[in-house]
Amino acid sequence: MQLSTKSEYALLALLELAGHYATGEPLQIRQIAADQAIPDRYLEQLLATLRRSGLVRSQRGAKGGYLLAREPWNISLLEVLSSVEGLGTQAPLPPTASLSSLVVHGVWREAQEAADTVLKGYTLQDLATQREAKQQADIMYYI
Amino acid sequence: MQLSTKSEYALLALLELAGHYATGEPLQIRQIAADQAIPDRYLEQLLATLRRSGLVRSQRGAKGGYLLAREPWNISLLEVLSSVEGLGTQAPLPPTASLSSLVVHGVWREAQEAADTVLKGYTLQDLATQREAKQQADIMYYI
DNA sequence: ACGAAACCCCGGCGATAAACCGGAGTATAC
DNA sequence: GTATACTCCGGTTTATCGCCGGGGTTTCGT
Repeated sequence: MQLSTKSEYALLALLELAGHYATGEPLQIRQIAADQAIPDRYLEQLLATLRRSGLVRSQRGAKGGYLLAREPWNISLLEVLSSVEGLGTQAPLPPTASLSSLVVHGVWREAQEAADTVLKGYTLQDLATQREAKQQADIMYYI
Repeated sequence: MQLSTKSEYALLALLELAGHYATGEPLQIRQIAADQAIPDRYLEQLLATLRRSGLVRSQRGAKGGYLLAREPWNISLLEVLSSVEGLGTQAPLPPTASLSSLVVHGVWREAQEAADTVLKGYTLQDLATQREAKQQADIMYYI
């Protein structure tokens, strides 16, 4: 149960877009990739997934790039991870499942929902704010 | 973020052992595998892992098999999953990580801990009790 | 109109892990 | 002392992750 680099990349990219949201200008894949040290051809795939999920919009052609589809405070981390990890396929677990299986899955579901609740409580805006706060702290203690 | 069959098998096997705990007699791999519909050669590996983690004891030779190493109410689900998924390797994330990365990992950690808290709160005994309750309910509504 | 800039789609590749199977040992009960 | 059952080691298959390259298409700027 580890944060996949896939998810991390997606979050970092969206965080970058969130920081740029006020300008209304699109950000290019290359730029995001360079800033966050993400392989650009891989990031392209991730952004395509996020676009299909309706989290970002793309603008084609010269001067194009990517934009958040909604305000940063209206995009929860749960949405991002669900999109990129493909949680659309919630296996409905067959009715042939044993009693034990049902109990085990029930508990797992509960744990999952606890994690989801935390992730649902954070938005991209929150992350951007946290990052800024951390940076201030770093400057304070700078030697 | 799905329950791996690996983890499910481990939990099912231990649940079976928990149900048999009162007798003090060991259960054989074959029997557990048959009861819970688990490939026996695969279950063998999982039980070996659980033994190395100190969750079960094995008794070799004829009339041998596996036993819980502790009482069912003293084994939390978190312990089981940690053992089988190998969470000993918590990547300490390099100090070269960007500010954004740190923030992202922090939130992820928080979500993870929420899930862990739930799993820590359940013991094998609890699952066995739940299963029994479900069975009673099934009998009630039996047509 | 044209060309450069950017996204878009598709397929493949290497590495890793999951899930599983087989064989040859080795300890223990009877 | 032999059958029983665990134990160790390794191999196979399948799938996913992380990543890259080749071509195509849309759009802006001039």
